[in-house]
Amino acid sequence: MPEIIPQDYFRHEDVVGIARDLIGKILVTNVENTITSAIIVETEAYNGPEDKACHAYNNRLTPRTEVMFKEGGIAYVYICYGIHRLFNVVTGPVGVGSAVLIRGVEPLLGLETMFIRRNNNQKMHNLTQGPGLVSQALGITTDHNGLPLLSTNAIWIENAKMVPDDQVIASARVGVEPSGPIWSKMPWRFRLKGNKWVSPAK
DNA sequence: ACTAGGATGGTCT
DNA sequence: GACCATCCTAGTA
Repeated sequence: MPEIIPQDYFRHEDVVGIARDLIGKILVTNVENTITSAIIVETEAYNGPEDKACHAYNNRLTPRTEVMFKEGGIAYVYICYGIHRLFNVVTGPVGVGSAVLIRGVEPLLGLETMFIRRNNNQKMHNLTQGPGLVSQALGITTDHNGLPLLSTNAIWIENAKMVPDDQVIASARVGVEPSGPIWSKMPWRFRLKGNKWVSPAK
């Protein structure tokens, strides 16, 4: 029996550690009574008020960022470039606006459904590599924003064997150049070495 | 292989 | 009205 990661797990302050730890864990959704699941192979940490690349930088509180300040273990979903939904896991205690962006997953269950949602004719590549595609394939929408990660809420994360450090690459985050040389270079992007489901970005 | 540009809309100044 | 934590297509090679 797979064990669902309890919400407590996401409530400590070390968002970078959580991002690293989530590599290899299983993201599961149950929308319209269909289960889809996938192994998390790429993440990025957004580290609260001090991190200029983080939406909650300087504790900026807006209707959008509100859920980031809630207790860890809930979903933060926002729309990017008007088209894509990006799924994050909120971390930290109440009042700390940090989160982990899920950037790439390796499909596990519900392949048929993912192909349909992605409108992609059985082309395995491009199915779930990239944060926008992850949400498409798993059926994640802004309806999930603010939901606790519980099986009763149709979205949750299951535990899996710890991935050893020599299998994980840490590097700079993607698409955050405007945040300046310091924050854009923090090695807070994690990916599974050699996995073909990580996003194309270098 | 690679690069350039367009799609498309919420959010914030 | 500018700014995006992106992806896809069409062009050239």
